[in-house]
Amino acid sequence: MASKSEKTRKRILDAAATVLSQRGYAGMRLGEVAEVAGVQAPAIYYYFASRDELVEEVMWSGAHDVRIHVEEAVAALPDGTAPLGRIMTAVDAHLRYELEISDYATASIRNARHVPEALRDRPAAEESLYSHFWRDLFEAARKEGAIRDDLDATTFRMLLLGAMNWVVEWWRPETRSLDEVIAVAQDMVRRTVTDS
Amino acid sequence: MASKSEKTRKRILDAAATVLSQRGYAGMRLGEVAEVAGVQAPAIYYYFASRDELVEEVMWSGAHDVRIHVEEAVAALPDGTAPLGRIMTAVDAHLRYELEISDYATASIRNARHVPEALRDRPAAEESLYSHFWRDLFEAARKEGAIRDDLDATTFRMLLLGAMNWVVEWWRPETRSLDEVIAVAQDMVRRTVTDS
DNA sequence: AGCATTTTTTAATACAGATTCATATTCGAG
DNA sequence: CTCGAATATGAATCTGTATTAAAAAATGCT
Repeated sequence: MASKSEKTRKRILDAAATVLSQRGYAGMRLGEVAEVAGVQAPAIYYYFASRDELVEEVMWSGAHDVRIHVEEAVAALPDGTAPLGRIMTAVDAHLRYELEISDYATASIRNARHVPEALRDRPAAEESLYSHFWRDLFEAARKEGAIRDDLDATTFRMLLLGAMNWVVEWWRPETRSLDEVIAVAQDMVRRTVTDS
Repeated sequence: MASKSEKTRKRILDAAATVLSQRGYAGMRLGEVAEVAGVQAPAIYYYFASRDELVEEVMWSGAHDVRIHVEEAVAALPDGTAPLGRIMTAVDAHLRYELEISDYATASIRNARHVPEALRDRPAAEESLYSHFWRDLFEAARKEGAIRDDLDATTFRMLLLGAMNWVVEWWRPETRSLDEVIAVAQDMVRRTVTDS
């Protein structure tokens, strides 16, 4: 299965994710992608119909993979884990995935609004699923009384996702550990969401 | 003073801020900037030496103007305003400026990491001043005991700035009022920062 | 009004980068 | 080991866009 061909395709996709996250949609040059992938630019066209199709696949994977990673992390929790604990795990998984694992996440986060309309549909559908997942997490918590009644949970959820998405813009591992960042984010959630 | 020439220059700069915030650094076309400004593309060169100089000025203004706006809002508070109240005002001013007033802020926030190195110095200096301002706000609060001792205030401050910067990506006035968003953000700060 | 200066435009230049094509190379089944 | 299909390349094309140059138009001063 991991034929040579498939590996090359993957190298190109990875390279595109890296370049896209660094340069942005319009700044991504196929020449640079090819160089990073160790291939000549026209080779890209053997695997992708166009530059835009390549971008779309990166964006989709970015959204898809974070979602799967976070959903699995939460699903792996023991039955009966408190809803607040599930949110904490989701925070942890989201930050780890975005910062340690994948350029795809960064690429899709940074470029969601800059990419032409035509490319947005498939990635947007994934983002929507992810958004629903978080909503469900919060709604479950509210049902169990783990979230105070007077919190605008939707707005808070958006602020939280924003805070997490932005971490990639400032976090440097040499300054503070990822664990610390995660701990502060979780603390922020716990205190904002619960009473007293 | 507001000579015709100065007004045209301002129109071009405003147009560049708008286009830059929507399309990103590499995606900003001088043709589109000119169209939005109501001028022919080469006219831009009468006011700016190059595309990059135009971008740099937008980025610098973005960083500068938010800073001035927020600093003035805080400075306008009555003497003896509690340090936490000063932070609340800063949150309010930052969000209002970014969302109601200016494309410059959005342009500079979104593009800080995509712009070529050569353009980063001046805008980065402004951002650094702004960052210091927030640090001072938090340090003053801590000195007065308004911030619990076991909070990693620096990390929290970065998360907060991120949450606020990201609002522009999801907030739509028809869904919820800006006042609500501000209230939730302030609430989040108050609860995270103080003990119980 | 008439003239010098500032501002703006239209037409030309130059170049970078996506895409195509014809050709070469590599791969895997028999 | 060899042949047809899959994969990759170099050279050529074509388009879009920043930038320059030269000319025209507007402005404001006397």
